[in-house]
Amino acid sequence: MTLMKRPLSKRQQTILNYIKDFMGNNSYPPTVRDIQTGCEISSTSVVDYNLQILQREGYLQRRREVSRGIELLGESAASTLRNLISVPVVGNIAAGEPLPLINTEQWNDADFDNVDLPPFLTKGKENVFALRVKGESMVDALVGDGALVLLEPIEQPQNGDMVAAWLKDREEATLKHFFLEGDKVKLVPANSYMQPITVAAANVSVRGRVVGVVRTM
Amino acid sequence: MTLMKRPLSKRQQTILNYIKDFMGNNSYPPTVRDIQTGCEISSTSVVDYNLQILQREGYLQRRREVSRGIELLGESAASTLRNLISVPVVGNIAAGEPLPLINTEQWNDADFDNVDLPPFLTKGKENVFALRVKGESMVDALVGDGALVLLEPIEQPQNGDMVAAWLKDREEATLKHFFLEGDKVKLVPANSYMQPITVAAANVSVRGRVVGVVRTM
DNA sequence: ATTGACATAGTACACCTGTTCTGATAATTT
DNA sequence: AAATTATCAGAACAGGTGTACTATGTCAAT
Repeated sequence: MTLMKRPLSKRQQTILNYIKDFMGNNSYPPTVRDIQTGCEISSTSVVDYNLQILQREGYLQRRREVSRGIELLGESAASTLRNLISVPVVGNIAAGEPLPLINTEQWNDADFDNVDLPPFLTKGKENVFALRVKGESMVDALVGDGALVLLEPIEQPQNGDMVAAWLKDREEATLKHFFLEGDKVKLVPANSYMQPITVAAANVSVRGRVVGVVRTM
Repeated sequence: MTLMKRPLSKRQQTILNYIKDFMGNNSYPPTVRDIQTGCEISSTSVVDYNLQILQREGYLQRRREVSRGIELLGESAASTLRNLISVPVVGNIAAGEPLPLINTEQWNDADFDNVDLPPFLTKGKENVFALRVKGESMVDALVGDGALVLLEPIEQPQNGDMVAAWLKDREEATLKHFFLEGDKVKLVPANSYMQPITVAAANVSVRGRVVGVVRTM
């Protein structure tokens, strides 16, 4: 159900475009007087007048008495602007390949490719990083080739957590549910058709807790 | 080359978080006095003082003499304002449960829960919707309980596409790779350990093409 | 005890900025 | 032509807003 919008006047178009452009460059909206000079309008009242119309027609929202209180709406909004968490893709994960060592203290986001994810995927955790799955060796964790595994750097998981771990003797990386049983660790695949394995605790190096998985086709 | 940043004081952390939060909610940065009241600071000069430090340490950039002239930098900015696509979660998918019928023409986002996703997950497709996986009946598609399947509404898939389909005679929903072979359709699980099935084309009602999967733990 | 760097408070100023008011002009309708 | 509506111009006001100044308190090193 699309509502019929009146066509905008030339001046209203100019103002709307100016606001979009300004916000693209400045990270904050323009003032009435920014728009005035930017669009070569003689009076602030004219700007105010047309902003009222743009608001009434649903192109933007104004906060009364607030400087720069302009919010673009709908398709005018360069789209919906929201918080995104930038997550570094620090390496790959595959059964045969060593897990990259992550130095949580001082990594530089600029050193890696980053993916921007909505906060609900990272659960608000700090220092979340991502590993890209190579090959089909992780299918027992319901994770296929090319997927991104989101990890929270943790070395002491709770029982039941899904973890990325390095099995020292087998020289093998794996994604499994973690259960500590005495001095042994039971690793249970997410896919219940597959068998758990039990190994010595000293043999397991947990690199992180899985907080999410994303995959594109 | 990571540059060593001095640790921020408690108050500087508070201010920085407040700015992030404010910009997440308001589409424009806060004023000095917004920060003052928001962080319960007694004087604007204290805010100014700490903003200078945050600028010197590279966390943000200030535009002199400009109201709300604050721009977050670095990883602070990474979590700031990008395009997000709002995707409606229109129902569930489970083997035994009917697939909800989607009327692409006129759905109202307000009628459903929505998840906001970065564009790389929706591949820029229009009208992407999501189904939440119930139970373990989709494990052959490498999708577990609780995951969200992102679908592009399509009734005529290409061979090889992963589709959500309804098998009319079995009254069963499924996620499989689609191959048209004459008047029959071969449906191949993503997990190559499982067996494909072949059914009459007339018996398959394709509801959408899978463009992505997201899962949180 | 003294110093000096760091942090906070309170106050004040000059300019910024949204808003309003009055009036004029152009476009459209009656 | 007259009336009505839409748009613009100029000016002014009140409160918002960045910034500067001085004074005070804290804390570690000397």
